[in-house]
Amino acid sequence: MVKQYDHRKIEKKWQKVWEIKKTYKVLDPSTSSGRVKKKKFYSLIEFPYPSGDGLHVGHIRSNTAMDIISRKRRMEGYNVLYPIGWDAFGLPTENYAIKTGKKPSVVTKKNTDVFRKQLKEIGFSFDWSREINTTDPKYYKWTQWIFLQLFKNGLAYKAKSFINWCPSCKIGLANEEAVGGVCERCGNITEKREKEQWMLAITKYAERLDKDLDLVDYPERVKSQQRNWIGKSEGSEIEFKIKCNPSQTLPKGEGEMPKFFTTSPELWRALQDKVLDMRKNPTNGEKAMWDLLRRNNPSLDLPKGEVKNSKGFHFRRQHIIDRFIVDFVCIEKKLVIEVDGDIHDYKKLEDEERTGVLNQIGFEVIRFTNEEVIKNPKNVLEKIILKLNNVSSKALSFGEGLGGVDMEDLEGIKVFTTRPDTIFGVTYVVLAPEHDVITNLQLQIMNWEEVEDYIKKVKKETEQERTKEDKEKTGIELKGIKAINPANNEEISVWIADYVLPHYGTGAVMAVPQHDARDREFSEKYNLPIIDRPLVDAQEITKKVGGKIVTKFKLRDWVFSRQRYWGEPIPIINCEKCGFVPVKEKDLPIKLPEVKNYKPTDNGESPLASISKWVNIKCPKCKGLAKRETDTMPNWAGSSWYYLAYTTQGISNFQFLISNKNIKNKTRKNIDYWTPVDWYNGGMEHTTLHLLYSRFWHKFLYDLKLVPTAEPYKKRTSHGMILGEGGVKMSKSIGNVINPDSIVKTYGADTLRIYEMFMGPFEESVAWSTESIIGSRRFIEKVWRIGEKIITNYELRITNEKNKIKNSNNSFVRQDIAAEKSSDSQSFNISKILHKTIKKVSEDIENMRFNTAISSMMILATEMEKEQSRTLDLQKSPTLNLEDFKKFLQILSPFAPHVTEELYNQLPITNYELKNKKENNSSIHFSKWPKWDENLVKDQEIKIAVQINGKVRTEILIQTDENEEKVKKIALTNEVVLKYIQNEKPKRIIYVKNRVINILI
RNA sequence: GCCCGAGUGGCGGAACUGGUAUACGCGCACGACUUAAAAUCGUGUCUCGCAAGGGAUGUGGGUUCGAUUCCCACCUCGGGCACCA
Repeated sequence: MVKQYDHRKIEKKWQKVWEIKKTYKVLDPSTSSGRVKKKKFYSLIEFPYPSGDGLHVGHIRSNTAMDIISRKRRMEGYNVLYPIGWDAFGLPTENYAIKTGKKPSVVTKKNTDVFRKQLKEIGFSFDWSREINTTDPKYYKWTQWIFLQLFKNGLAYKAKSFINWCPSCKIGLANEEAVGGVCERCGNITEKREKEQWMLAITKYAERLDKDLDLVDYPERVKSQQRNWIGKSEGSEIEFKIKCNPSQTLPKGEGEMPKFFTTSPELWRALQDKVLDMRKNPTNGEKAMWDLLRRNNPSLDLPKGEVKNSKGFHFRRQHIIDRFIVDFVCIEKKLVIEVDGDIHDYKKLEDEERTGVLNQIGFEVIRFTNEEVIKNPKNVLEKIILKLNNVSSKALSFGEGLGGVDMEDLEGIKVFTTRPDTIFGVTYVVLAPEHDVITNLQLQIMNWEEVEDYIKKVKKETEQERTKEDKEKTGIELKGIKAINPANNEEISVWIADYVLPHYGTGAVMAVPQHDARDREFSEKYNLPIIDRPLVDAQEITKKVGGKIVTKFKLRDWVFSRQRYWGEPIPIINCEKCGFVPVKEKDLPIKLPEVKNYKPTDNGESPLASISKWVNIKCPKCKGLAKRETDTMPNWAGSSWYYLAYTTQGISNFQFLISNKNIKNKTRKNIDYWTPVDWYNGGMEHTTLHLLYSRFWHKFLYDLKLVPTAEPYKKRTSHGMILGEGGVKMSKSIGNVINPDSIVKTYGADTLRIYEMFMGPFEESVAWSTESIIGSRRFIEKVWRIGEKIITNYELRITNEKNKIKNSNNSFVRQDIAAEKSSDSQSFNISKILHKTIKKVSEDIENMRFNTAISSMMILATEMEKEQSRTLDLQKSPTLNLEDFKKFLQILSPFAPHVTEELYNQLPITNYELKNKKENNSSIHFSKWPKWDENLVKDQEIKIAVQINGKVRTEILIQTDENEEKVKKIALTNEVVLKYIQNEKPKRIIYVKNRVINILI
């Protein structure tokens, strides 16, 4: 009787052997043993985050796929690196630490131990000697080192940026924790909080990240997603000059020119900052006066009859006149109001001089003290109104006598457009509310209060609210400001609106409602003109209006700070004197200090900030008091270079990046040998972030001449997700998570591997079905039965023969096998199927069509067993020969490494070959990948379909590549065909070689 | 809204470059072996029809001798981007 297939015994046995023999350890190209002339192959999977939930069946799917490819490559003679490690910094561990107080490092150790054990039980051919862990200080030393290089090259900087803030948990959240603007932990709505954050200038690499996609073999959808994310667009930057429109600033009928250009452009620019500052910080008196002037518009507040001018007066505060900044001014009436504090008492002379100058150029000045304004506002107001009504002097005309500002000297509004050809259809210009120009034009904007309120309102909104779907566009016109269309010198209005984003392009848009849906929507809402003008040539017009062709990107710089504990500390020291000082390289790694509480502080700082012993440090430059940076890196950091760490791990703990001096050292040899990764499989969810980030870091390292290629990954493929039964997502809350351990226990790792590869197309999502696993198990059992029968049959025959001939020496065995190998027409059919299968499996693996590869091997196994059962008589020579079966095992071995290894080692033919070839590795996984024989793949005779009028009616047997006339003859003499065509003559006959013949009647 | 991908039996899915639709597996039914069960093996399994034959690849058109495959319109599902000028 044949032995039962015992997956537990077999899998345990071989896993142990592989581990002891270090079967999958790669050859180090920098050592003598590595200097074999083997081509390298570097296959990579995304290293897992060791969560407390253990290995997911989804991990197994992608790991198995790359394991199959790696094993095939080894059999094809490559030196294969298939490494594994842990992307172990991450939020779940940290949140667990916050909850339980357990050390993240301890939790991580526990989790990785579980993962490691689970992975080993599935029989992946990882080189475990190269295992890495991003939380290992030996590892993150180099993550920090790369950060320092980025800093030193101006690619890391600190800037104000918005973080997601949960007001209920009082902590900052990562974007992925605040999806949809909702806190992942408590469900509350998050706010945006402005905070200084470390940023990486990935945008400086935007062009190359886009362009170099041409160099790599990624699926089209991955490339287009990356391109979409980078968002390159070419267009024109065109300046619209600003002009102030007098007609809107003056009361109707007076028709006077504007009076607010009361200084020279040079002085205006020089004093502008001071003006803004003063407005922000008014004295009490100034504030009271401003309230008085604004809320109590003199013309409206007093009883009727006492005010002659019913139109009211427009006051400005902190206005520049000549070289002075006056507190308040009504330009129409040339009345200056000054509010003095005590400080001015000893400055009387100065003030008198100032009043003198103002008087000279036609302004009247009245003064009040702070006290007066605050205590007796009514009195003050009455005085002002009296003055206003009595002042008779006419205001100055445009710039008269003052070296007035020609607005052409002012900076215009630069817009970015991809459609300069529509420029004649521009009816207004829109700025983002955050645009700089607005504050610079504050003095010229007539409705500043309204504008300011609007800007505040917009800034309050979160990004989510602002860009929410179906949000109605809002905006406000900047009154008193006009823009000039450089194409036709038309005067158009200037608006600010929330639909214009500050961080894209120039933050300003020329609106063409005729051609752009958004502009149209906005125009309709605010009754702005929509005009249809002919298009013009884009290149030409850009030149004509003095614009330039520019390239813009959607990509934004990478926010690299987290106010968290469980990440790499950012190796920067903040010194009051010297600014940001990098930690000295010899002081790396900056280890994560022990901390009592892992929770971020109430004001949103990382828990590291509370360890004053750790934070306070001497400045490496000036030796003065300084503080460490307490932000940590995001978990994308460690994964941005891990594929490089694998190439040198176990060789010199990644000393590779240290400097060019070591260019010839061992580690450089390894990097140069292994880089780039030949084949990287991962999930679509990492297409835009991880993949882009690591490409960015790699390019940076390439620029430092530390890696040999511009791109890290030659080829990228992606796997589909495994869904729960019924096609829903697997999740703990639904309770449909499959534990791989129990599957391995019940069915075996080989079965699980085959099942996961067979369940559906690799790149598509598939639903798990525990019920269906049995099919894969049956297939393996079938292979086992065939193998056992072959082996026992062979042993029995030898025993029989021995007894007969009493000849027990080896020469017999050799003859016997030779006879079987050269074999025998009987198994010709099997050989044909075998070689077709070898071809199909070889090709399918390359295309990741594992499901069809397995289905073809299932067919082969069924045929082999059938053939075998035909000749059960042990006296006869078996028709299924050992050589064919061995080849079958070989092509199956990447899929089911344990059972094939076991059978292979039991095959008598294997032992024989090993003795002759003196190979020292008896593993099937280092045997030679079988080649298919084209002659056997090609059929001599084939069946083709015969169609009458396009419908299949019968089939005929023809010789392969038979000439057309002969095929027609065969078809036309076929019984069924004759029945259909009767005596008619076919109108037309179409023959497709070796496929089909279609007879039209 | 825009860009990708997909829609085939009870279920997961095959089908090369336009050439016999439903391979392979699960499930189900019947049969063989067995005292019996399990396992295994065999047969059947899109649909209507006794049959001859007809109809089916999301829906409706089109191109073609011939369409799951190509084109047009629409519906549904999945993924990505999203006021990006």
